[in-house]
Amino acid sequence: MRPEMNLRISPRTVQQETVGKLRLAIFSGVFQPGSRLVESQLCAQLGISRPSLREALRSLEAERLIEIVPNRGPSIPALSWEEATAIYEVRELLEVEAAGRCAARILPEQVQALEKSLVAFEAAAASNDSAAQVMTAADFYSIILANCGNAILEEVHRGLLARISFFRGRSMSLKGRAASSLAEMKDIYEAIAAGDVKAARKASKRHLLKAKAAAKISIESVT
Amino acid sequence: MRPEMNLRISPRTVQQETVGKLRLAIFSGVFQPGSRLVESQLCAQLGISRPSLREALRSLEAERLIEIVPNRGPSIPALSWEEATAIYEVRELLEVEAAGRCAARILPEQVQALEKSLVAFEAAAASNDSAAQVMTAADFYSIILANCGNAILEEVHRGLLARISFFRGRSMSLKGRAASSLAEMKDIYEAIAAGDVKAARKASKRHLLKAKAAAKISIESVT
DNA sequence: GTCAACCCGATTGTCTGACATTCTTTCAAT
DNA sequence: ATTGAAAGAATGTCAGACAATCGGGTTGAC
Repeated sequence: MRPEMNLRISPRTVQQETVGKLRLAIFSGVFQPGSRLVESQLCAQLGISRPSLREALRSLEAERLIEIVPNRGPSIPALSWEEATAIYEVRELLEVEAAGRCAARILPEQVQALEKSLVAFEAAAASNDSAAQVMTAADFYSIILANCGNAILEEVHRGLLARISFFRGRSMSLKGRAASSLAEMKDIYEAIAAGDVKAARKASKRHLLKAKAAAKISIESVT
Repeated sequence: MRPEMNLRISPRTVQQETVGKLRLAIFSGVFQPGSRLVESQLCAQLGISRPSLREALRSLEAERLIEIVPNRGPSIPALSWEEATAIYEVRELLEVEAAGRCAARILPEQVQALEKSLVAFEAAAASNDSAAQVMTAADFYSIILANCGNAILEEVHRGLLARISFFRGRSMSLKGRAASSLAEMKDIYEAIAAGDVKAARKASKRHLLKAKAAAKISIESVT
């Protein structure tokens, strides 16, 4: 009777594992926008069967991370500037609201968590690791959303997160954007820590406007 | 030169068909909250294979209409009043914004479409067909969201629609709620048709507050 | 040479069947 | 009654198969 230290709290299924891997791959730009994902290839690469892969693809489809057209299969959707604008507008709705709610109900230990993530972003911003910048920035907002007191708001935002991160990655590569972003996020943090709802909303809105402008520049420079 | 009447209706796949059927079944309360969905049974009832069913279930899981716990399978989540509140709050954010935007940019033919859907809801409200009421009410808001000029706003709302419809079904069964709802929706319609942004936002907000109150009553009466 | 029809390979949609793993429930032993 | 173990049910995953469909290239007609 060997004491198998098998404390798997949540048994990661192949499906979950696959969704995670593909999400990360899409997020880090392994697949070009518009490119098609061939099932048999993915199966081979991931070492899984088609049914399992297809289940994972359905999950990703629902997240809008891929598109599945009947008889043509899954592909990476191309993001237009128009769509980016729409996303930033919805982000504004959601994040401004979340920041305000968060400021109204924040607890000390959550403030600490926020500060910690801000420090992490600061470190990332100092480096040139844009992936780390994107991740830490996402963390910062995730904490806010997680503490806004509305699980649906958080859920909806998470549904947008992949695409948000995509744009964030682009705009962070602009010179000076990370530093500027850091300052804006500090404003948000301070307003929340102070419990100032109005200031939190305002800071959040200002941050988004600037992020949007940065994203526009970075996108247009590519096209 | 004969205009090929081949209006490429997108080929309904078994998966899509199944998602639609199950979604409808969940709305109309065929499954009790908390009850488990046994794959083999569903396969037999729907006349499809397990892989197809499982794909459909993954889609529904992403819509949060069902929950899938590893090794325990899919089940209908029990809806809490807390969650319902959260959904109504997010609905308010989204729909108020959409109604305002819609009022600012509506075109005559879209006004006509809105009116048509309002008439349809009126007919449904007069009858006692609560499924029809839910469907037509969803149509009404779908038109608004589709014409708000922000595809992401529409997408996010659609992601919530399943659960919205669920609550709508509950509250519509309250005596007088359908009629009251009709009056509120008429207000929204008129404000949009008049291009009055402020009035549209206000009417939309009022409608949601009342719907929320009705939902609360209908949920509490069950618990 | 251009354009259209046609055919073929590639890919997807779907099914059947199978098997190991993991619950659940029943039943027996203490 | 509590516990534990065995039986049964349901899920997670795979392999393989086949028809329907799509995309691209070749052929044929003008």
